[in-house]
Amino acid sequence: MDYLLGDLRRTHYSSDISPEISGEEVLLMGWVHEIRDLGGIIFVIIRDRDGLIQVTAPSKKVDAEILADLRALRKESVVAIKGTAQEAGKAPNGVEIIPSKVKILNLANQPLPMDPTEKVKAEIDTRLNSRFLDLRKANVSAIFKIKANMLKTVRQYFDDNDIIEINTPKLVASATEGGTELFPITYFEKEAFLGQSPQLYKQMMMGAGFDKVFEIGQIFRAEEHDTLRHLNEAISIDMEASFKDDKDVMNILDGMITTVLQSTKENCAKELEILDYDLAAIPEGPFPEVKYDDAVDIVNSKGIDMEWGEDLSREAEKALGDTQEGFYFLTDWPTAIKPFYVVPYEDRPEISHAFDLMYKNLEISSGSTRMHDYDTLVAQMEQRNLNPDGFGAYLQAFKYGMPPHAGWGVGADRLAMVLTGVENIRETVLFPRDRHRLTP
RNA sequence: GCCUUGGUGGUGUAGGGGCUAUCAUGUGGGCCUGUCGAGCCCGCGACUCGGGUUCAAAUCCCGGCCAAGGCGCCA
Repeated sequence: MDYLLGDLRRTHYSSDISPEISGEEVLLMGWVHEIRDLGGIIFVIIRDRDGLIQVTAPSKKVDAEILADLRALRKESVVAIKGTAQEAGKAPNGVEIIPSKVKILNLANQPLPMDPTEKVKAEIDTRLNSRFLDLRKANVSAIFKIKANMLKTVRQYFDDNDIIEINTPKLVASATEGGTELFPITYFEKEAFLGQSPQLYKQMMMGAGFDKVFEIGQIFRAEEHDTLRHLNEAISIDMEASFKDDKDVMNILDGMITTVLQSTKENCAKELEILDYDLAAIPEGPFPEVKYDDAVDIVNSKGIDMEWGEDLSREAEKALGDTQEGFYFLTDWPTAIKPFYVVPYEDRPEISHAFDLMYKNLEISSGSTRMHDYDTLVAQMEQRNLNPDGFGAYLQAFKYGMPPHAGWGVGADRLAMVLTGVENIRETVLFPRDRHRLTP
């Protein structure tokens, strides 16, 4: 076995091969997608990151040795094929490669654990067990090309708006933020946890005078949920800005989502077509606002019981989502069901300057104006039975000059669901972590 | 965690007390010079585990494990 490539280097991706380069010598590297041996002529379809290209070997034009090499191939083996591009009306895309050299770089075992050509569908569990093979499919890799473009666009948008990227720790000491369950871990002689959110760190960065920051990173939630829209490890796009309120950061979020929608349509037309998904049907911003008070009325008018002060049940989310075209803000939430750091309305303290961004019935983001006054913040913690002693390092930042600020966090994997039209969040994560799956 | 449904070749399925367990795809071999879900011929390959009922269980019953969908949980 020869482990080295030697002089072999790819000259073209499949997408670079067109009738215009007819006559040129090319070197392809990729996977054997299909082999169709008709006896006197062999067709081998090679797949790379960009797509498919046909290698055609007619027995009259190609050496017997090459024909033998091609017959030795197995599906999904990795090969390097040198040859000449040739315009051919009968070939897919009007062009094919006449091979002059075939080198097997790695032979795939048979049978395969699933079929990457999708002649036979596989269930999500089978697919995730062999995710590396599943990801070879164009309609799966398209999701991650769209997601990559999404993250690139988000970073560009933040940069254009003078928002600084930060990185905060995911190994944390505090289990006292309340709300979600945390994953405990051993940290030398201490107990520690995996971070559920960069929230407290983002706010400390406001105290540090960074004005506008964002972070894209993993968050961990130890909830035993088992749905199409929850994972125990997810990517959060978090933003926090000083000298701004909820309405200001809603505008930033609205702008970000709209920019991402536009960018996806512009840069990922091929992927959207592979997914057969019409992103143009989703309205861009500015997104409408629905006040919580009104949402309760809407839900009740659909015949679903909901008391003022409750969070929306799944049924309520669906009923409300059915009344909306696409994205919308749900605003003015009851203070009691929002975190300790939100700012209540002065004239009506039972509701607060907190919002969610919804896409139909799916929560994409939540945010708020944050309480920056130390004494009030501590009082709000105590109202929720949280012990301020557990928040020492965080609270310190509020004692020595914390500016008014606001921010939000977006579930990146959920946003990717909207951009790709998939209904299971596992589809938007390379190697998802859910209640039952910790591998691969 | 709860509810519902399910677990049959590598993959996806049909069958639902008794014949050699169906079909597709795959895979191994053969034929074939324009395939593009190639075609044709031959072969290969399976009843989730444990217990029970029965002359007889893939099939019915009980339990476990696993999965899919729904709900709950989710500052």
